[in-house]
Amino acid sequence: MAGVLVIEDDDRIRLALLLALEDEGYVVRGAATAEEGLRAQRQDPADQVLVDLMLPGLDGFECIRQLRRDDDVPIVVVSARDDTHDIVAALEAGADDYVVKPVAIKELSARLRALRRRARTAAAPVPVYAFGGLEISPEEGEVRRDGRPVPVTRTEFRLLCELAEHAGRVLSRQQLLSRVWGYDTGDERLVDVHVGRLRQKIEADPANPRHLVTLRGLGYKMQR
Amino acid sequence: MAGVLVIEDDDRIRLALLLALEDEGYVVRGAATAEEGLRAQRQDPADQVLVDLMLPGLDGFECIRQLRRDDDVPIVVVSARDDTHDIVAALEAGADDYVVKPVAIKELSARLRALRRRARTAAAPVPVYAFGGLEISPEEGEVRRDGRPVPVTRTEFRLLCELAEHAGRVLSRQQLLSRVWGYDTGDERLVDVHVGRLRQKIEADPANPRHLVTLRGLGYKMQR
DNA sequence: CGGGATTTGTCACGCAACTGTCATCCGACC
DNA sequence: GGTCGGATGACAGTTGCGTGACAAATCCCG
Repeated sequence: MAGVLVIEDDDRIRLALLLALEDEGYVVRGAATAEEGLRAQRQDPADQVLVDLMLPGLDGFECIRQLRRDDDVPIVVVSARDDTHDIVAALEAGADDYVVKPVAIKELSARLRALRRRARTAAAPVPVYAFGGLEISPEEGEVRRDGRPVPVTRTEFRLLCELAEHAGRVLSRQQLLSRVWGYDTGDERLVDVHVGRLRQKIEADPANPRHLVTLRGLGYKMQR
Repeated sequence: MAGVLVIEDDDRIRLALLLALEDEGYVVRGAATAEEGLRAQRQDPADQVLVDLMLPGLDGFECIRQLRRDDDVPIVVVSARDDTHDIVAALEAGADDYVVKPVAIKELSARLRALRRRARTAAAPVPVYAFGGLEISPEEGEVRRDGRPVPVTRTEFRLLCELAEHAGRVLSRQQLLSRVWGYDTGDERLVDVHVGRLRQKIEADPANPRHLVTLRGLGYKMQR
């Protein structure tokens, strides 16, 4: 199948979107819940996915994360909520774009086209960050030390990915709070605690970290 | 160059965007006209471009087309006009995203990040100041002598960065106090002490400094 | 739906490292 | 040789970081 999967619980809106997109020349399919959408995508992947944030059961954010876990499919959020925090959270979760309802179908269509163009040109191998015996694979959602999987929690993983993505650069506690947690403000000790926990898991000698190092007064960084 | 190029004619808005993005950890550069932006991008390409639609001379749409012709760089339109027709036209012209002013910087930053993830933009190289065997890398938070990391404290590091940034120029103790410490007034001896400590760490012969030199009665400067 | 396990965020404390001040010494310049 | 600006060593106060304990939130499983 080639086309668009629309995950939206409101029957009227879903139908309207499906019809309008069909009119624009897309092959379409709908799902009323995140679970249904995920199942559909697994069985017979669409080229692009539209997802609402407020879904019954599994919510939109989690839906995005799970879609992303299996797949690099372009995801556009279509939400009624026009709130920076939601937008940031959705994009962080893995969405590619976020539009606010009601949306002009021409705009939606143009955004889908732009995204498809971008996704096509960028078909690339799965990136795996490696630091000595430490491997971090954002796509797989896995961390390995000397080839052995290390169990890390979601927050730890996001933190690790953020650091790995900017390997060699200092990231301040503020930057980490903002990028990993989405906090504008908050207790910086929180970062310390998670870094500490991460070190217990990924460092040979957690008291003398070789990869996840502290720069006193500046922040943390991943060392190659 | 690595980072974000902002093409926007309104000085106030451009400056605000640049500062905010810098705050988010981006390396930034601005251009006031499409022509200037295109030239900048050709000479020294940024990883991502922000462009306003209403520009004097060459307009935003044409600017996007020309950027696209040379390059696959991710382009985000930041416009005051919230009009489906403009949005569609901009995306058709080759833009990847379109946000309406005023925009929350957090949202913009998240969109840039999402786009970068999608475009798999090459990781930005790390800028480094070099003075003979002495390297100072603000991004990495590291100082190296002959390739070996030298442990410096935060204050020392800031001081060194300030001097390195204005290499070859004298900086008075007052200027340093103000830029490094944020003091309007204070004991100038403080600077001496930190310079001394720094010399112990980065100079081969601290008593006869070659890079961090004193200009009696004037201040200090970094010597190439 | 319920209860146990896991994860997450907060807090307070202790240690180590850093900062700024001061007094003294030194060397350049007139 | 005198004077002035700069260097330096010592020290006490402060700051920043790591950590263990704990409570709240969330997940997971039947």
